[in-house]
Amino acid sequence: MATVSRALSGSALVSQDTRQRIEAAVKATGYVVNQVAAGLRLQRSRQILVMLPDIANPFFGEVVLGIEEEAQHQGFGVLIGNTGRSPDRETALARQFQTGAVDGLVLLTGRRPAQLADVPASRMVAVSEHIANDSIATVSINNHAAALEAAGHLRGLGHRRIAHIGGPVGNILTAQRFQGYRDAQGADFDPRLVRYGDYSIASGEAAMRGILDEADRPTAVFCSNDEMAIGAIRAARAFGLSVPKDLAVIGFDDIPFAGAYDPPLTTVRQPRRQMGRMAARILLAALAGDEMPAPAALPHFLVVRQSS
Amino acid sequence: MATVSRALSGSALVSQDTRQRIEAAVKATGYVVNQVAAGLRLQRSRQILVMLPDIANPFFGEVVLGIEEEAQHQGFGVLIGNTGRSPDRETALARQFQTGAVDGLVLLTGRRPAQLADVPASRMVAVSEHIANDSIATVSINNHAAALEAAGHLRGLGHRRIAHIGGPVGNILTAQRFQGYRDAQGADFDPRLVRYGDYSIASGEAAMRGILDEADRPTAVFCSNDEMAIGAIRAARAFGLSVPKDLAVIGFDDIPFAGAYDPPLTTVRQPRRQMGRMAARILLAALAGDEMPAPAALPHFLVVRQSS
DNA sequence: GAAAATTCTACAATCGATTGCATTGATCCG
DNA sequence: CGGATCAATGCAATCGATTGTAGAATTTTC
Repeated sequence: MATVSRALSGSALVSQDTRQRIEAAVKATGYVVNQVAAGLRLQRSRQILVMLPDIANPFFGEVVLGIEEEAQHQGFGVLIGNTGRSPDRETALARQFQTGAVDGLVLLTGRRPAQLADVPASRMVAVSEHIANDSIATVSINNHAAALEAAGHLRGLGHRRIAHIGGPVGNILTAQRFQGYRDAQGADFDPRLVRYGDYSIASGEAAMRGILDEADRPTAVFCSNDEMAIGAIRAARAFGLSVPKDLAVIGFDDIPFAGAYDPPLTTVRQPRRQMGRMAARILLAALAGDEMPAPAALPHFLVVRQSS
Repeated sequence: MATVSRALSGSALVSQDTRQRIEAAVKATGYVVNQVAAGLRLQRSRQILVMLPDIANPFFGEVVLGIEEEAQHQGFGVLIGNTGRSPDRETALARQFQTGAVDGLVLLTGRRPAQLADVPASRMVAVSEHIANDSIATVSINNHAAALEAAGHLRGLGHRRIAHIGGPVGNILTAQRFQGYRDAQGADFDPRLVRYGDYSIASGEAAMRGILDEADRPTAVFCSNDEMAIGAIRAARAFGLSVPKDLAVIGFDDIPFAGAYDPPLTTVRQPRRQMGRMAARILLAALAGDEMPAPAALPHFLVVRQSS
């Protein structure tokens, strides 16, 4: 048993001859190492948990794709934990960690579950949303710069009254993107043109309706994600405005449907898949004990289509 | 140790007094059962693997949501295996099964991986696509009836020349939906109006272009999913046709964007989340040894919007 | 040719929970 | 009061792989 174990794990303490006999026997019998037993002995499971609000959202889906790709490559399994933004669910999922079922954690929720307060930050990595007051490594783009660029694109087209529909209030992403927009607007900034949604189409639609009710209508709107941008377009249409003639719209994320919408949506592309891969790479390196430098911001791209 | 184990698993062989003392101690120390150790002893991991082609696709995402919901409820973890339709990936994932990391398997890929040929069918369940020549339970809608209804809806609007864009050739879903369409068309069926795609927007667009090049153009098209329907609308527009005036379009699935598209897409809704929940319920029941009847087809709904 | 050094192989403890069976202690009955 | 009955608890084996270390086999050294 001992020699077989060593042979399979590539130890140097096995002779060539023995190693070959073992490999032949493994092939003949179809033996595979029982990961549960190995996990018990080694105190690790070779699985990571991805905690996210909503796996049906294509943004998260593609991040998971990247995570899974890299994890599978390194022989790790990926567990999905869907929180639906409910703390109870988070608690239930945190248990997976405490029971040893999981070695590491990828957080797409923007916060560390309370139950995991004493788990070292090196066993987690955050994606997209930085986690406040914590030393957890974050993989993301530079949201401030991206928002600055998005609003700047609209200004470059001559727009000055530019509205903004942000994500949930209090969220760090919301703040970063708002600040980029705010900085681009400078003296043209008008707080009456700012609304907040929850990243859904419906909330974007509602927010845009509110903005259009203002006395001095904007000529453009920068939305913090593509769904809300689509909602904004719908609201503008219902109001009798044409996009982009009467209202230019820019979104954020470049989800698969952004380019297929009518009109095709101008947006800021986040390298979602790459973000996932990078997150997995950092986490797995940290778990293996190889220290890895904190990640630099990943590049974003302004994708100009016909909604602006 | 033995008594604690029994107390925690709810055995009757523990007195009230002892049980309370144990519970107090558990609370005081924060002890949680190590699932890896329990898994080794019991030869099960309390985890299921969901094998799917593409987690970034919102259709699969929502099915996973349902699976995860039910699994979490029953204390099971959900592993994601993204195959990207590559057999190599399938093989790599099948290993998870053989190493004992996983108790059961949900297949959204439409086929059983070759490596898992000798695993009993009771440890798997298929969703959406029935698996040919296999006794694996399948959770799905009645695709033939749904397609019949979709094409019937177009016929009810007066259309007779109705095109069809199906999924990948050779796939069972493709065949079932084609047959429903075929049966609705009866004598009006024209094989020149049938094309196949790969469920992507681009493939729907290409297929529609091909159809529009035919001499005698159709007045309506039934697409085997919403993405291809959107592609078809794009192709029709590029061709100078207006939807639904010149061409009525109906999709399939009712993905979240279907209702937000312009025009809002008429489609057949699959109860994706419910399908996921049902699949998980059946699988977990089978794993627990409780026999459960083979599932009846889940209900679908024709959602009439403005593309038809 | 014997001792030392080197190379492999095998023993046995270990990870942490579960469970069949033996044991303890209490209760009951005649 | 002794033996039978029963509930509750504890002992110890078990799941399967890993690894420190002892020991066997082989080679090297003097």
